[in-house]
Order: sequence, then C-alpha cells, then structure tokens
Amino acid sequence: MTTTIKDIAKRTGVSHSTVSRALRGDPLISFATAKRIRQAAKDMAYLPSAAARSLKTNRSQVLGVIASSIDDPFFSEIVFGIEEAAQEAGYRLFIGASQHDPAREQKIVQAMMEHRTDGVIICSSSFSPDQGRQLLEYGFPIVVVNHQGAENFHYSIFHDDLDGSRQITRHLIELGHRRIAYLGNSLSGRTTLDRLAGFKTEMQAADLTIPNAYIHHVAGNGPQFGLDGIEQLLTLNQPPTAIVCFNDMLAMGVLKGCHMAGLIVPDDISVTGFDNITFSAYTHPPLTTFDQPKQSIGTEAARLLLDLLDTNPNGSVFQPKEIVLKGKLLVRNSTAAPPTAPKTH
Amino acid sequence: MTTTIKDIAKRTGVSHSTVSRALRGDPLISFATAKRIRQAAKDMAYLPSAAARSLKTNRSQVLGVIASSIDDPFFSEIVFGIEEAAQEAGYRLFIGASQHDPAREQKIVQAMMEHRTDGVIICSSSFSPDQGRQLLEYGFPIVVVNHQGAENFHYSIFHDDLDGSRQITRHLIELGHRRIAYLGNSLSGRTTLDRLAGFKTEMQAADLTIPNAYIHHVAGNGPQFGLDGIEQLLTLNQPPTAIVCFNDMLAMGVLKGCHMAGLIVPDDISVTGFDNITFSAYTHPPLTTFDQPKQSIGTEAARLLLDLLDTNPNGSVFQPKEIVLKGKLLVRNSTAAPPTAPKTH
DNA sequence: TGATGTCATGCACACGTGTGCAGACAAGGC
DNA sequence: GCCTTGTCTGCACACGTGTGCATGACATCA
Repeated sequence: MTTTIKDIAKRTGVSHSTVSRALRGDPLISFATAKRIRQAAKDMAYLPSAAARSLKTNRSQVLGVIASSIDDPFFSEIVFGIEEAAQEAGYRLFIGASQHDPAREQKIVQAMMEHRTDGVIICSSSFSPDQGRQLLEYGFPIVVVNHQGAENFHYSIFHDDLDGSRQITRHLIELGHRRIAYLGNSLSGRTTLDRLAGFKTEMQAADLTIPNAYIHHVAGNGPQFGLDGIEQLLTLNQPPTAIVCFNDMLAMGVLKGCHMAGLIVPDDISVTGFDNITFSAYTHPPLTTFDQPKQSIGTEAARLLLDLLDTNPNGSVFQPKEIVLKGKLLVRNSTAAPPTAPKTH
Repeated sequence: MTTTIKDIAKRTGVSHSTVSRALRGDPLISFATAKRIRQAAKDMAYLPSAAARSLKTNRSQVLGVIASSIDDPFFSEIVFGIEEAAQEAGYRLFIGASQHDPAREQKIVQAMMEHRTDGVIICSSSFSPDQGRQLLEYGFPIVVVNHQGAENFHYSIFHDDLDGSRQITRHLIELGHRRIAYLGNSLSGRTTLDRLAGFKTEMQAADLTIPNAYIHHVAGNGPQFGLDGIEQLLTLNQPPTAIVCFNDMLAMGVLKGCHMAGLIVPDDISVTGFDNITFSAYTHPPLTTFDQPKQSIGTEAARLLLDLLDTNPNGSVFQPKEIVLKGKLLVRNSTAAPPTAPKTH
C-alpha cells in the first residue's frame, strides 16, 4: 500500500490538489502549509507515481537509448556519458540492446513508444531504416550517434572517423610501411566505410596501391572476428606489414593471431586499433590506436536531445544540427618500422 | 497526437471498454467485432500507453536491475542473461549503474520506486544496506546476485566462488608453486572474501603458509588496479611465483605489470584470473581462469524473480531460496610450473 | 406469449496526479 | 459598510486504460 497525495491530504486536512501544488513547489501555496505538507510527505515516505505523472503531463522524463550491444566497451562508455548528462537533468535512461537482431530491435522500438519516451538516442551501427522511420513518424525527437543512416535524421553527433583513420594510416606510412591492409567490420555500416575511406585517401596520397585482398571485412566486433580476419590476411602470398583494424577489439584478435603465427608485433608486423577502449592499453604490446572521446560523445548527444526537448515542446521544426567531435592519435607499442628484410614466398 | 482506445472506439462505433476488452483478448467480445477492432487498431497504429496501463493495473512490467557498472564486462554478461529471460516473459529492464557512488545509488533506488518496478535484481557488489532496507520496506520482490549483504534478502543466486577459488589455487599448487599471493578488490565485499577464503583453505590443506604481504587488496576492478597491485607485490624481498587475482581484469593489469618488470608469464611467474570474460582469451598469454556461467546466472536470477511475481501477487510469504551455480576451471597459458631456480635477493 | 437464459456491449467509476477556475477569506481604500 | 484587491485553497475535470455491473438483443423453452 503505497501512499498517495490523497493520503497526505487526509492527514494534513487539505485537498489533494493543495498537496500536489505544495510538493511541486507551486508559489500559490502559502509557505506554512507547504512546509507542513512536505513534512507529512516525508513522514509517510511518499513517492510520486511516475506512471500517473507521465500520464497526466504527457512527459515521461525518460530517454530511450538504442545500442547495438551493451557488452561492447565502446558503447558502454558512450552510454555512461549519456547517463551523466541525463541524470543531471533529472532524466532516466531506457536502454535497449538490439544485438544486431531486427526482431529484438522491433521490440525495443515498440517498448519505447509504449513508454512514451521523451526522446531517443540511437547508437546502434546497424539500425534498420524501417525502425527509424517508425520512430520518426511517431514524432520522437531523435539524436543519432555515429550512425550509418544519419541522413534521415536531423540531429546527430559524429566522431570524425575519416580524420582519425587518415591519421592512423599516415602514421604507418611515415614509419615506412607500404603494404598496409584494412580489416573492417561489415556490420558497422557507415562507420567502417568512413574509416575505410580515410585509409584509402591517405594511401592514395602516398601513391600506394591497395590490393583487393588487403581490404577484408568480417561480420562482427569481437576479438574472435579479428582472429579470423588476420588468419585470412596471413595466408596471402604477399602478406601486409601493417594492419589497420576497424576497432580495438578486432585488433586484440589480430594481436593474438600474430602471436599464434609466430610473428612479433611490432617487429614483424604493425597493428593499429581504433576507439581507445580501456583494454587497449593492456594488450601485449599496448595498442597504437585512435582516442575517440567516447564519454563526450555521449554527453553531447544527451545535451543535444535535452535541448530539443526544452525548446521544442510544441513540435515546431528546427534547424538540423550536426556536431562533429575530434579525437587524437595515440601511439603506443604495436606499431614500428616494417622489417628491413620482409619475407617473400 | 497518439491514438487511444477512445479513438478506435469512435472509429469502429463501439465503446472504449469494448475496445479495451477486444485488444486484451477478452472472450466476452464476439470474434467478429474483436477482429474489426484489431484491424482498426492496426490501421491507426495504436500503441497502448504503458503509463496508463500500469497506473490502472498496478503492474509496470518492468524489472529493475542495479549493477555496479555497465562498463564491467562481467556485469554486462549477467545483464545480458537477465534481459534474455525478461524479454521472453514480456518484461522490460530498468538498469541503473551505481558506480560505487552512494548518491547515485540512492537516485537509482528512488527512481525504481517511483516507476513502481515489479521487482528488483541487485548485482552490485557494493550495495549499501540502507538502500537495501529501503527496497525491502517498499515491498519489492528482490533477487540478489553474488551479493555481500545477501543474508538480508530471501532470494539469491550465487556462484560457488569458494569452490572456484579452491580449484584455481589447487591447480597452482599441483604445478609446484609454494609462494602464491592473492590480489583482491576491496570494493567487492563478500565476493572477494569468498575467493580469498577458498585460496586460504587450499593453501592450508597443502601446508603452505601465506605471508601477510601476500594478501593484497586494491580498490577497484579495472586493469589499472591490477597494475598497481603487482607493482606492490614485486617489490617484496621474496616475491611470489604465482598470483591469484580476484578477477580477469585485475589479471590483465598484472600481466602488463609483469611484462614491464621483464618477467615472462608463465615461465617466471604464473597468473590466474577469474570469471572468464571474453577478453581473457586474448591476453598474452591467454589467461588461466575460472569460467563462471555469467549468462546463466542472469537468466536464473530473472526466472526466480519472475516466479516470485507470478506466484506471489498478494504478498504472501515464501520460502527463502538460494540457488548455487558451479563453474569450471579453464587452464590456458598463463600458468606453468614455477621457475626451477627462483631468483633470491 | 411470457419467462428464462445466453451472449455482447455500454455505463460508470477507478487508478494517482496536475490544473483552470471559482470561491473563501482577510486587508485595505473609499 | 461596501467594494476592490490579493492571497490561499478546493472543486471538478482530465490523462488512457481496465473492470464490475447493468442493460439490451436475441434465442430457447415451457
């Protein structure tokens, strides 16, 4: 039996509307009675019903977050940033992990609509256009993080992946590498394409050709996919002397694959990651990677969404907005000059 | 302008109660009208309001999950298991990360009470007794996972950490180690104590003494804490030949510390983890660890909670229940016999 | 034909909170 | 003393859904 404002009203001898106003801090209520009511509420351990409130106000004070998976340390850091900003503004989070499964995604979207989430942040790299359209039609304010389909949405936060990938590639070229491969994740849509584009641009700028076989895609983010990928690349007649990996997790698998093949990183082969997840500093050798400001991306996304909610309560149309954040190259020990006498078969 | 059952009622020419019944599948409504109503609901893209429904039914169809942090791969795998079971039963998750911060914890508990969560699963190793009491007083069905304060709660899922820790320790002893240290995480409450107890038991059984300095605690789970810990242990006059780490993340830091100190794992020193998080297979060398059935723990916890909800709608008292799950030793390459000629200073 | 029963539907109220409006009351000015 | 003004509080309704009870239509049977 939870206590309601009616119980408080009965106890303090006022009407429930007075209680409602007093607890919301309405200046209409005299200070004396407001104080009495607040005290009673405290004594009776009153807690407002979120359901009743959001039913009446049509605001749930909840933000929906759609991520590919929460296992992924990259996403969990972004979510952490979102939570920081949301909590500060008195909002709660409703997190859904799509796991790259359309059925699951559909359920998440539906749940968010049923809960009348005030807005949605999409972090999922593989979010289906259908679900996106559904969210848009429903009228959710939507902010998109690093998303492939971002062109359909008006508000987005991007990390400059192109720039990052170029810096990584340039770093390898400057070390003297000429045979560089790119290992991507085909499920990451636009993100992997951006990084691939940066890679190609820089290779082209250095007049280096990329054999077709040097661009390899696997279908997942975990280290095991990196392991699969490097095994493929090492079977080539002319294996690369450096691997640019889509992200740190793939790179971890690649490191393992190199060790298993008897290669020393970075003496025999250089490996780079991307994102700078915590673990990338603890691999052997520590990964050269690109430090993406993950937490900031999350906070910025949440702030942007909250701004939309504050200034756009009546659904008027706004200027589209795109925020681009920059990261920085982090050179550790997984990269070095290529071996002077490369093995040939 | 979202559509409500009243809109559907107007459109189909029936009363809103008929619509409500039809959509809930009430057999009172004739098949023909039910079909007509369902079609109209589909056409009008009707989605029930979770707020209104839970206000009326006093059930939110939401389970609260309190975790220490979502960054932690160990917890995210448990949460994944919880989500699996919850979704299957038509429940959504409300996840809160306490980050070992009492203020944050307080906010999470309050939010769960305001949202009238149907039940709560506590995965946080450092959950304060105050908050726990508050949840209990509120009348939530609560299931606790691996929790230090589990004695206050009636329903809990445990992994047999004692057994795991004993197996790990025995493994090292059988390899010939005699100077074995334990590196714990002081924030993990009962969990670290259980593992320490297992370690001590097995050492005692083998007539091995443990110098005080061989039991070292750090205040966190991340690899950086492992790094700090091993640096301490290596400064000892008689450093250990093997380190039993509280979990895999600490072990990752320990591995790095060993490399930095010029030690070869496992030739010079053996290192063990605990939990078998994904990354533990990709360290160098791959970690010997104890494989905890993380996902099962999550699913079991959720199932237990759901059972409580189904069978206990009127708040009657139940038999306390404690489910213990067992894991298994996973020997990889971070453990070997101790060096034959140990260095002495 | 009227009584009885079955089936389908509507009426009215409830859940807990928020809010426009009216009304009560006191103080002050004429 | 009456009117105005300002301050405070209560009434009544609303949000969207669920449900007990009454009502109405219709068929069946005596």
